[in-house]
Amino acid sequence: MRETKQRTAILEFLRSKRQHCSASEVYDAVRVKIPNISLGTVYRNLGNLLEKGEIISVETSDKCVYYDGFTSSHAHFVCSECKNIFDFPLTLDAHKEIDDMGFLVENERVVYYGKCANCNKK
Amino acid sequence: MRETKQRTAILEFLRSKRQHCSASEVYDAVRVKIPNISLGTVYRNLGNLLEKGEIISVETSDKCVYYDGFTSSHAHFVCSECKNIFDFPLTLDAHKEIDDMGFLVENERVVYYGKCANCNKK
DNA sequence: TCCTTATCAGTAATAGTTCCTATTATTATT
DNA sequence: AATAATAATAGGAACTATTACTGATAAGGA
Repeated sequence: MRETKQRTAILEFLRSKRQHCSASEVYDAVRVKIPNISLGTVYRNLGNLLEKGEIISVETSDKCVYYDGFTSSHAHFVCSECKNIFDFPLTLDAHKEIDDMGFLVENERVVYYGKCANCNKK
Repeated sequence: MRETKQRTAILEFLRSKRQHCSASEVYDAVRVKIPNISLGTVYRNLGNLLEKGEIISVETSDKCVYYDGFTSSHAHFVCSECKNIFDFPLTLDAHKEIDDMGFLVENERVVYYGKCANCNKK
């Protein structure tokens, strides 16, 4: 994989941002630096970075994928009202049961859907 | 909500099937009974049934939504070797921490990636 | 039976994502 | 530094899951 300014910019942006971003948000942000970057390039590189494990992704109910530059594993909470995504630490022994059965968990994806504290109050 | 043979057939199919199905799989299956059912009708009724809580949905990484007539939620384990998908019960108090913060968890999706007991032995 | 209107079939439109191709830029080699 | 080989790019067309629209149909109450 060659190093290109496009991919570097995408990764840098995702790492600098503390929120999860959709592909088009990444596109808009990176376009400030590289005005003629293509949306296809954004998608291709998000795919590459995902495969290399440099970023992670979350699927929400609004049918578009969100990307996250923070790879240390954590659970996601997607609010159905305000559409914000919150991070939570993973409960450490969540898959103890599975381990005990001889399964090897290499990666885990935990997403909660519901209403965040703010929206739930209303 | 009126009772229609279309919605009944969709729900019956999802309950009879032990796997998660995409909208078009539901469409194909129900078309055996009701040849001229429309795909739009399938989507509309899947939406209705979801809203009523009669079925649940899971978003996977392959960008289409899967529907399940078994509403009790469970975790999935995807084996990277044999590609089988295993069901596990969810740890009950997994999101206690989140509840305590005033968040309302309406749905959760837990997917583990790794090697199943069989493939791990080798 | 008749009326109201939710639901339907069929189809067009939408939107996120992927694919295609000529061009550009990176990396290794001379 | 110049060259060659080719991975990655820009731009746009194509693809596909889903939603929206419209006139026709049928469920269910009066």
